[in-house]
Amino acid sequence: MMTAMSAAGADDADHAADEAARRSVPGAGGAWSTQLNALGGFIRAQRQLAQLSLREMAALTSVSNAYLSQVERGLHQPSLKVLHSIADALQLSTEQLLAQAGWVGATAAGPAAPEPAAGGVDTEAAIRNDPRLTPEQRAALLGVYRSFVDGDG
Amino acid sequence: MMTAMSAAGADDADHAADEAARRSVPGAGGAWSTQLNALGGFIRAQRQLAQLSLREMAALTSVSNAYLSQVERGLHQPSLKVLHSIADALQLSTEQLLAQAGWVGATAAGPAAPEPAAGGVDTEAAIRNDPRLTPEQRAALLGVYRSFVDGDG
DNA sequence: CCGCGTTGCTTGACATACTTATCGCCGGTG
DNA sequence: CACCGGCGATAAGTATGTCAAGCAACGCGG
Repeated sequence: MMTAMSAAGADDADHAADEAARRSVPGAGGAWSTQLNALGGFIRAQRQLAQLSLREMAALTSVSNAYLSQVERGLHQPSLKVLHSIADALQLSTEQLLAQAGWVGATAAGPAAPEPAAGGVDTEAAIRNDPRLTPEQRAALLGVYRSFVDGDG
Repeated sequence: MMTAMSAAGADDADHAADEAARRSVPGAGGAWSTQLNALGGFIRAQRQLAQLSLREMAALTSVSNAYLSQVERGLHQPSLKVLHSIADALQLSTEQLLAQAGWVGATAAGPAAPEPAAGGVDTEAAIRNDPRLTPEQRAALLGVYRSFVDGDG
């Protein structure tokens, strides 16, 4: 039930828009989760744009209509699961939702010192010889790998 | 409970690798233990890369070391708040973490086609062929490795 | 007027994210 | 040796996300 099939009722969206306008969020004055309100508003707008009711979207996302309602009004911060389901149901990319929420757009880093070399046979050896890994990265990756094989035997 | 061998060394890393994962999600099941392991492994690798202890990172992220430990071992799914804090502390972009967790990149609307990373196939092949790794571990390790060579250039 | 079906929203119970306190282990110092 | 301080991992407790059920308002047909 993740795949969007749309074509729900094709009633009239004017109603939905109207209702939303009337109920609009109290917003003004509350300086606390602006981001949540933005996210919720965005989701609500997109949902109405897709002409979905809360219950329809609930069915599509496997999330209860009740919780969707709360999320749309900025009363709760949805988890990644839910966020992803919503994005899927609305045929948006998760990144769009996250950007709306203001949660993406941070730093980036990455020093590199690649060097030409040739491969190996064992995984450990391959990691050690990998030219694209910095010494630190090698150590880290090796640590993860060894943690795996250590538990395995 | 499980094979408790502890791990204390400052520059030694081991542990993880657990297949006992029971997730009772009502409505729809999930196969995300793999993604959680990948995310956790990635975070741990990055933390070790930055030469941070769990407690140091806890101070940096305002998240308890205990919870960080569990996240790194794939026992819990961190919320956006926490994820963002971690990304910030490790000087990564939140997108990288999300991509690592597999939560972005496969939407119904977009063309889901991540590059197959043409080029140094040596290490990747070695990981894929390693008989000592379980499929889940393979996926996690591959994720970490690719995050290194891909996001860092 | 009535019921019937729809909409969005609120409440109370449960599962999960997260914290504070503690454990076992190791390295250094007296 | 005992003691201290750091490390990662665990146990029990608190906060928060999430669900199932029920409510008030609107529109439609009798």
